[in-house]
Amino acid sequence: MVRVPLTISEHERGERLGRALRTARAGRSIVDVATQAAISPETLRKIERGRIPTPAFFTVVAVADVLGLSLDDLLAGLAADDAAEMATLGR
Amino acid sequence: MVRVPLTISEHERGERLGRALRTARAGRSIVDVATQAAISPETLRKIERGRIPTPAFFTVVAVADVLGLSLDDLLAGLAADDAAEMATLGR
DNA sequence: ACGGGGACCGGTATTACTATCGGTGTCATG
DNA sequence: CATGACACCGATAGTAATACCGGTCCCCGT
Repeated sequence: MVRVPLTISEHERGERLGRALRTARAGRSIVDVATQAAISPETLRKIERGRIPTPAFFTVVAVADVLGLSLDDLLAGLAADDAAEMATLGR
Repeated sequence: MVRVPLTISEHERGERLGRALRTARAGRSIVDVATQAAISPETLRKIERGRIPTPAFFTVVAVADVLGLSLDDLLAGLAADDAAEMATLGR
């Protein structure tokens, strides 16, 4: 196998990313945000739903920019969620 | 065409990203950094050389993390380079 | 009841990313 | 001169991302 399939934890990481973006989108529609980010609404929807676990770098950058998100903050939030899940499961 | 090929400007953007990462790598070897980032050395080399213009989000995140780079700063630098190139070419 | 906006899904098509392999070149050091 | 570290490249193979299509569902306003 040349390119290894994505692992389960990578899928979960993608889901956390998607949830964070969806939360930040708040009231706006997918079509609205996707159009501003110059990507397809389908792609944004799939990212938010975790069906694209490892989107392209500049795709995430464009969406975060439209939503006014700091990438560093976004990642810090993901790590925090990760730790919280670990703690919950480990208890 | 269902998935549009990458444009020239997207390639150039990838090259700027690669140059920034290579500069930040400074003295360390590709193998060293790639191993720490849990990616293939070939992949890191291709990213730095701009032969992978739109790498996966978490791939860039992992490399930036190993190099101690802030993603926000990294992107700000890319935008600045972009503006500088525009100004140079436009003169 | 009808229509529209918003979200979701599966299928399909095309391109891109990622990893491995074998080979080349350079440079420093023994 | 040999050896090793470092970087680069092309080819190959396999998986993933992206976009477009048609269809479905729910909810709200008229």
